[in-house]
Order: sequence, then structure tokens, then C-alpha cells
Amino acid sequence: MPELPEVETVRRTLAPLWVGRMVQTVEIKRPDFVRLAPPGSKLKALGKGSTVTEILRLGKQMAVCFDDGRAVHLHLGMSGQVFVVPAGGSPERADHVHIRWKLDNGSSILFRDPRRFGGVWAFASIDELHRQRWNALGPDALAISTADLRLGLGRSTRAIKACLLDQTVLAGVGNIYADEALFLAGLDPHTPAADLAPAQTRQLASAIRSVLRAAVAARGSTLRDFMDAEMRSGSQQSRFRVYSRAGKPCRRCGRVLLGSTVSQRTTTHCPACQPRKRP
DNA sequence: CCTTAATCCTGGAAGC
DNA sequence: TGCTTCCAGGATTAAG
Repeated sequence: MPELPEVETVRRTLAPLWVGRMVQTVEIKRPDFVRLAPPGSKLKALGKGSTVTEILRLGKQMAVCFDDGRAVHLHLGMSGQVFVVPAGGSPERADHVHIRWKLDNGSSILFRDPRRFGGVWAFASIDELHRQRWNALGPDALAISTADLRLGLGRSTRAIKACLLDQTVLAGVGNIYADEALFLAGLDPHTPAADLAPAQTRQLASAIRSVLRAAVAARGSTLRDFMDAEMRSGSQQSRFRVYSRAGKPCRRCGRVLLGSTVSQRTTTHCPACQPRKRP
């Protein structure tokens, strides 16, 4: 479920609870949830005996960095949750917990993911993490510049929404915030990217930044199961202007919002506020 | 290049 | 109540 604002919310709530703490033990309940580490070395690769120095984020991806140089890449997929269980406490949900890090203060970090589209990748260094994963991603969407967006779109004829969902174009936008940003920019999601006028690309970059900033400020959106590292929900879902509102009136003009499909993803837009470009 | 469909999974909601 | 079907915040792969 998580897009950039939700992952950033997890990062911000997780960092104060994990950074500076030493991992005493790692419990791997589902070995196939961990990739790129020789089976015997997995516990050490996942941080056993090491102290967390920082937690990074690029787009929807997180990385936990350790004082021995290792980096563990976390991807939440559709249903992933990473949260803390305080010393002496017990998790609200213990099913589908695939990994548990026990820290030197008695607390635990749990990675829970019912659908298992997420996962954990262990790397020997941050360089290796970049080479194998993060270098393939576009610039972070939270600060996307007009120039970088224009570069990412190139002369592509794909629907603009398909481009926004493409993590190699820019990293962090998913189905919710793609619809929201296109509404704010006044663009039909089906518009071929190459048809955008320079001013429209500028408006779109600005819309992406402001939609994501607002969602981060609201601590993300909880549709069903998103929770931050302290098991609190986000609140941005109550402010959606188009996402999941097909058939309902536009909050700006009152027209009925249209549902469609782009890149096999449910899409909603306002035919009046987001007109198809004149041929 | 582009698009579509299928795939990996579980579980909640809607329909009958 | 119970059973079936569809749908979901993501991302990759193969096929056309």
C-alpha cells in the first residue's frame, strides 16, 4: 500500500527507535523474504551484532545502514508494515511477521507483510545497494524538479500517468498520488507525455511536490492497513480529491468524476478540471 | 519503443 | 450465514 509519503512516515517514526541501537538477534521466520545473502550469513547480513547508523529512503524504498558498512534494503510492497514492539510488549498482530530484529534495549522491530509482495535485500555496503537497486530509480519525487521531470518524460508517447507510476522516471509516486497530482495539475491522466507543454510539465512537477508534501505532513494515507512504526494510522485519505471517488462529484466543480484504467491501475479524473488536450 | 495480460499473495468487501 | 467473485497502496516478466 505504501507510496512515498507512507514510506517516509515509517522512516521518520522508525529512525528514533532504531538508530543508535545494536541488534542482538535476528529471527527470520520466512527465509524466502530475504534475498541476496548466502543462507549461512543472513543473520549477520541483516545486522546481527551491528548498530544502526541511519535509515535512508529513495522513493518507496528504505535502507537500514549499519556501523559495519552493511545496508539492508526494505521494500514494503502492497501490505508491508515495519513497526516497533516495546520491551515487554506484544505485537497487535503477530501473524504474517516474517522478520524480527531484537534490539539491545529489549524492544523489537517487526516486518509484517501478509501479501508478501515486499521483501528485504541484504547488501555488504551502501555502494552495493546503489549499484544493484537504487541506481535504477529516477530522482526522488518529493523534490522533483521541472528539468528532471522533463528529462524523465523525454519524448515518450505513453500516458502521462503511466510515466508517473514508472519508478525509473521518478521514484515514489504510486496510484493514489498519481491521480491526486494530475488533478492538481489539471491534466487528463491519458494525455501522451510528449503532448505536455513546458508550462504543463512545470505545473505537474509542482503538483507532485505539493501533493506529496501535504501527504507527508498528514503522516500518509491509511486505506486499510497502513501504520507507521508506532502503529498509528495516517490521515491524508480523508482529503483525496479524486482517488477512489469515481462516480462522485468533483470537489472543485461538481462534475461527476470518471473512472478508467491506465497501466492496469484504476484511475479517476474530473472531465472538466482535467480536460483532454485539444487535438 | 509501446501495450496488455499474467503473476506473485492474502483478506476485505460486495454480490447472490 | 456461507459461498463466490472481484478488488487492492507494487513491480516484474513474457508476449504481441
